[in-house]
Parts: sequence; C-alpha cells; structure tokens
Amino acid sequence: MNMSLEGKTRRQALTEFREAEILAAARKVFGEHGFAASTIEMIAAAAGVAKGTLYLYYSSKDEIFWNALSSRFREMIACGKQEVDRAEGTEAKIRASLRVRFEFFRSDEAFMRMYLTEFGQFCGPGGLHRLPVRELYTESAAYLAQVLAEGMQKGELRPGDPLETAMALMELTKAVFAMRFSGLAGQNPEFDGERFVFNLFWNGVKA
Amino acid sequence: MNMSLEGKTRRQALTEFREAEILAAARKVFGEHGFAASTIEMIAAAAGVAKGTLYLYYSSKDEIFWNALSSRFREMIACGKQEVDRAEGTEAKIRASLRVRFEFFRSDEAFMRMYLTEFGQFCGPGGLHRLPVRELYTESAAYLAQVLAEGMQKGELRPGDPLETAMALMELTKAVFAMRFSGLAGQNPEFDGERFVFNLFWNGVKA
Amino acid sequence: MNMSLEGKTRRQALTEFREAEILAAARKVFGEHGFAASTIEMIAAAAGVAKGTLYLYYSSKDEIFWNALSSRFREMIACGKQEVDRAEGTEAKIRASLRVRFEFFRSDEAFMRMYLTEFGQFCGPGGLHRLPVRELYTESAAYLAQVLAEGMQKGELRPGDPLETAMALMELTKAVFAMRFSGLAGQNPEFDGERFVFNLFWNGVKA
Amino acid sequence: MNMSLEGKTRRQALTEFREAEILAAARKVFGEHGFAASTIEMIAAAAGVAKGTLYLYYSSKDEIFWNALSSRFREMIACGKQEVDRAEGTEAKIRASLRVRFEFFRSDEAFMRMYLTEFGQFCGPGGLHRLPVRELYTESAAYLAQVLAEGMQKGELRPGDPLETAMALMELTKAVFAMRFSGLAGQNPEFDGERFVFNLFWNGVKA
DNA sequence: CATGAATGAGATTTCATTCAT
DNA sequence: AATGAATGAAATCTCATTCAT
Repeated sequence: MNMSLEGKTRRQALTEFREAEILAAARKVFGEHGFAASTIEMIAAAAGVAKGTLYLYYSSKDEIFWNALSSRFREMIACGKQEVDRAEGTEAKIRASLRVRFEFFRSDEAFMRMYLTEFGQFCGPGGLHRLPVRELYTESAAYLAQVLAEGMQKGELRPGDPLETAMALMELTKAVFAMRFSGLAGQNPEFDGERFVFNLFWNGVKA
Repeated sequence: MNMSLEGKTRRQALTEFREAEILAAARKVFGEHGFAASTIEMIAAAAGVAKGTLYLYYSSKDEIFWNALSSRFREMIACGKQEVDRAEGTEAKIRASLRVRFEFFRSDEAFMRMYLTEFGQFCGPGGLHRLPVRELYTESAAYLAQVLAEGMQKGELRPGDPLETAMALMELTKAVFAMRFSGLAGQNPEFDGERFVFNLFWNGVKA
Repeated sequence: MNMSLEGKTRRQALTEFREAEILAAARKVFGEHGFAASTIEMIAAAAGVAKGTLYLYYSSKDEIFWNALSSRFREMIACGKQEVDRAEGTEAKIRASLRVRFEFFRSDEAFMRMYLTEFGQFCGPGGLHRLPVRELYTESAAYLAQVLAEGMQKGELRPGDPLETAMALMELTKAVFAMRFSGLAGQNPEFDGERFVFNLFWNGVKA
Repeated sequence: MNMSLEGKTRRQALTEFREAEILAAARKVFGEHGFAASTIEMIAAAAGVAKGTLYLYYSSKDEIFWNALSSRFREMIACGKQEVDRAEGTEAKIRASLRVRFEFFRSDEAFMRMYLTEFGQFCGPGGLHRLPVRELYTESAAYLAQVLAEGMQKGELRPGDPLETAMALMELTKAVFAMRFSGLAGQNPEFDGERFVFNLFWNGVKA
C-alpha cells in the first residue's frame, strides 16, 4: 500500500516536473521570439522532448502559451500578496509590492520577456485561454487597489481612483523593464528602476 | 512639361491616396485581430482592393504592418512636437504633449488598438521593419525628455532621469487606454484619463 | 458588356473545369487507395495542381471526397431517371435502370471503385458531408421503388416491400461489380453481369 | 510433466481469453467508428487493458482489425457449413445458410456493423492482412455455390453461374442489414428480412 | 496598374508503435 | 506479462507571396 502510494507520488512528481520543464522552455522560446514566431518544435527542443510529448501535457500551442504565462504570473502575485500582507503601512506595502515584481522580473528574464512582448494580447483580442491571465491581472490590481484605498482613507494618499492607480503602478513597473529590454533607456547601471518607479509613484500619489 | 509634371503629380497623389487607404485598412484589421490573426486578404478586403495590389505598394505583410503603425505614429509625434513647442512653461508643455496623445488615441481607435496590442513587438523581438518605429519612439521620448530636463534645470521638477521619466509618462498614457480597451478599469464615464495621468505624473515629478 | 459577360463565362467555365478535374482526380485516388490511405497530396498530384489549390475549391478532404462521389452519383441517378421515364412497362423500366448503372460503372472505373470501397461509409458512421450522398441514394431507391410499386399494383410483380426490393436490386448490381473488382468472381468473359442481375431479380419478383 | 502441461494449458487458455476479449472490444470500436476513426487507445480502453498490451497479442492495428473481423467471420462460416450439411435438400440448405447469417448478424451487432462498414475494404485495396478474410469469403461462397450447383444439376434450380449466384445471395443478406443499420429502409417491425431475402432469391433461382 | 488563381513552405496536431520500468 | 510515457512520421490545412492575364 505504501508502495502504491509512493508510486503514485513518484509519477505525479514526474508529471509535475515535466510540466514545469515544458512551461519553462515555453517561456524561454515565447520570450525570445514572440508567440507567432515560436513553433511547437522550438519549444519541444528547448524542453528536450519530442513534439508529441507536449501534447500529452497540453492540448494546444495556445494552452502552452497561457499556462507558461499564468503559472509564473500566479506565483508572482501570490508572493506579492504575502509580502504586502506582511508589510505594515501603506508606503511599506507599496514598496513590498514593487520589490516582488522587480525580483520576479529580474530573476526570470524569460518570463519578463514573455510578459512584455505579449501583454498586448491580453488586453487585445484573443480566445478563452487568456481569461485566466486576465483574472490574475485583475485580482492583482484589485488587491493593490485595496491597499491604496486604505491609504486614501487614512489620508496618507491623495484621494483618487484606486483601481486605475494600482494599474498605473503595475504599468510603470512594466515600463521600466520594457525600456531596458528594448535597449531604449534605463541602460545606465546606476539607474535603479525600482527606486525610480517608487519615487515617481509615491510622490505622485501621496497626500 | 507642365503636363508631364501634372501627370506625375496626379499619379503621385493617387499613389499616396492609395497608400493611405491601405494603411488605414491595415490599422483597422490589425487593431481588431492582432498581427498574427490578420491576413493579407482581410486587409485587401478592408481596403477594397485585391490581394496582389497590396504588393504593388508594400513588399510584405510586415512592411504593411510597420508602415500602418509608424505613419500614424509619426503624425502623432509631429503634432505633439508642434503643440509642445507652442506651449510655454514646463507644465503647459507636458499638458500639451498629453493632450495630443489622448486626442490621437481617442480619434483613431484602430490606431490605438494596434499600438496597444502590438507594442510588445517593438520592444521585443522582430526584424528590420520595426526599426523606424523604434526610432520614432526614441525620438518622441527624447524630445519630451528635453522638456523635462529643462524643467529640472529650472528647478521646477525634481532632478532625475529625464529619458526614463519621459518614457514613464508615455507608458502611463498607454496604460490608461489599455485599461479601457481591455475593459479592466477606467470604464467609469466620470473617469478622466488625461487628468488622471497628468495629476499622477505632475505630482510625481514636480519639485 | 459582352466582354465582361464573356469574361465571367470564361472564368466560370475555367472554375467548373478545374472542379471537375479535381473531382476526377479524387475519384481516381480514392478509388485506388480508399479514403484513409489517400492523401491530399496524392489527389493534388493526380489533378496536376498544388495542394493549396484544392483548398480554393473545396474546404477539406472530406468535402472533396463526398463531392467526388456525389457529383458522379448524381449524374448517374439523373440519367437513370431519364431512361426509366422513357421506358414503357415495368420490365423495360427495370432493364433501363440496370443498364444505366452498368454503363456508369463500366465507363468510369474510378467512380465504381470509390463507390464500392467506401459505400460502407455512408451506411455507417460519418459526419455531415455524407448526408447529400445518402439523400441521393434514398432518392434513387425511392424512384425505383415507385416503378416496382406500380408493377405490383398492375399485378406484374408479386406484392412485397417496394423500397426494400428496390434497394436489393441496387445492391445486386453493386455486388456484381464488387465480385469482379475484387477478383473473387465474375471474371469469366462470358459472364454477363447485367443479364445475370436482371434474370435473378426479375424471376425473383415477377408475379 | 502433468503440471507443466497444465500450466501451459492454463496459460494458453488465458492467452486465448485475452485475445478474444481484445477482438470483441475491437469489433465494438471498429463497428462504432470505422477503421480510420478508431484508435488503438479506444480499443485498449474497451478491452480494459493498456495500449502496450495489445501489442503483446497483435503486432499492428491492421492485424487487430482483420483478426477481429475474421475470427467471428470464421465462426459464422463454420456454423453455416454445419447447418447446411445437416439440412436436406437445396431449399433447406439455402434456408439454413440464410438463417445462420441472420442469427450471427442479429446477435452480434458490433460484428455486423464492422462487416458492413468495412466490407468495401476487402474487395478494394489493402495489405496482406485482409487475405485471410478474402479466403474465408471465397470459401464460404464456394461452399454455397456447390449447394447451388447441385440444385442446378438436379433440375431444382435454373442453370446459371453458381459462384456468382452464391455471392449474390450473400450480398442480399448484407444489403438487408445495411438498409436497417443505415436507417434507410427495413425499419418496419413487420418487415422480415430473412423471409424477404429468401423469397426474392428462391423465386429468382428456382427452376 | 490591377487582379486573384495558383503556389508550396511550414505550422499544428494526431496516433500507431516502442520500450524502460 | 503489463504498462503508459515518449516518440516522430505523416497528415491536414493556412496563407504570404508570385505572376500570367
């Protein structure tokens, strides 16, 4: 009985490992080439498996794409929530939120590239698969919006539209990475993106 | 000689008209479906010409795409420059810059959709065709950066990184439209995106 | 105006010619290899066009298949009706019906092979595309059944189930060709399939 | 020694049981979906074993298909022979032959569906695997042909081509089931297919 | 200049078959 | 003997691009 349980666990572990492997490979490829220019073959090669194997785990290129994006996104948001919860005070919470995002983007370049390159796809057109990602984005923004709303109530922040403000913060973060990634700005090694965003935003919203 | 000149002019005018027609159609289609899901046939149909005709004016789908984006982008930037030049004082110049962008996005939804949806493509990967758009973006940011740098020098703005700050402003504008377009926020009819962006930014940067 | 009309006609003619060409090629290939073992490429090659061209005329392999079958089938049935109408008396009508089927099968081996090989598909499972063929079959059987019903009323034929009897006749015809085609029987050059079927059937049903 | 024999026998019994199970499952699946649309996985699932297990007993999908068909076919023919042998007189022998076929088809719908749907495949193209089925068919027809030949010699039947006539009888039987299965005719509960075929055929051939 | 039929490279996806466990 | 994850050949279908009319 123990054996069978172990067997099950082992198999599950293997499956999860494979899934993670595939999604990481997918982020790499999608981040490098964009959705359209990436092929299933490239992802399979990057994951070190055969084309057909991908279809044992995901049922289409689309599904691979959105899972690759959302799985990491979900982690980032969960981590962000935790850190924001732990922090005390509006300013600290905002700093925590920023810190998590910067850390995630810095530590997983593939994810960042993918997020930047294909972000337009989830405000733009698209099928059903993107819905989960939209929900994550919405959820993440709503959470931050609550922090801002509380700050406004306490009089720490100027009154305003919390949700829109929260999204603005998220987009500012994205913008800094986009600059760097595209090579258009922010290349100076002394440029501290995190501080830059915080200062601009905090001065922009504080009472 | 006059005749030939006139003929040439007429032909040129016709050509330009056709080109503009095609690019407008392309913006409509690309904005609605995104690059990958848009086909040459759809664009041809929207432009009211045959598929082959497109290739008399542009040599590839890519070229159509980037021209559709950059031609309007160029107009927007030229107009922005003019208005910024005309305005006096840092604050007024920033307001002018914002006003132009909002007007362009509001008045040409197809362009806005296209810009939002495929923006990732020009910080991300891509061929040679996107270079002109990048240059426009850079140029536009540089111009605004100069305004900001002057404001900093005059002590009206807190000292900082002018180029990055300029890009942050541009991205904030984009963010507001992205919110609306995606239906994730900013739907409240009382929400004034232009004022929102200005307030956040101006408070964020002013001395 | 004449020109445009001519142009239209010419184009239409060309299109029809192409369609006929494709369907003939399809019958050849499907008849030779069966549906599953036939590939789009084989059909394209047999038709002397490129793969993609097939999709300008038909939207799927399935559609090609059923059109290839039904277009010729329709001709056969229309021709059969005509001949049956022209004939006088039950016996003559039955003979006419048989004659037409034998002629069609003899003159277009590809069609016959396809009909024989894949007949099971339209009594068995299958998608929407086979419906038209079923209808043709039904229609054809119903027409013949009427002839038989009249014969029964006149007392020329033993009373019975006209529709089932009609189908039995059609299947007998098919059976003779199946024998020959498969090489299992009917190879003797003196064997006259048409007469064989008529005699068996006529004796089987006559009063 | 006894033990080893018994062991062997037991193993053989198990193997045969497994084989029969697989073939029954295969008939079910092939009959329901046709050859092409049936997958090894579906058959394995229907048989309650894993995909790989099928390959321990049969070396390919094709082999499974033809074995599924021929094993039952063989039983039907063997049974038919027995009954025909037992019957006395041409008419009784024909009746016996018909009765067996109707019983087999009625009692094993999966077999019937498979036989009907894919019959075309064994008069049409196909690999080596279908040969045994062809032989069975041939054998079965030859046996019946002998009965008919004897009937002709005795003057009970009109002289004719015994083999072709035998096949015609077999095809008439098939036709009745095809009608019903396809829903095109023979649905009336009072319609007695066996009697219908016998009457048509007997009147058709008797002297 | 304009057309749109034709092309064929290339993408996604399926599934019979293998083989390490 | 049994399994089912992995494979990769092969099939269908799309669509940017060309070119004869």
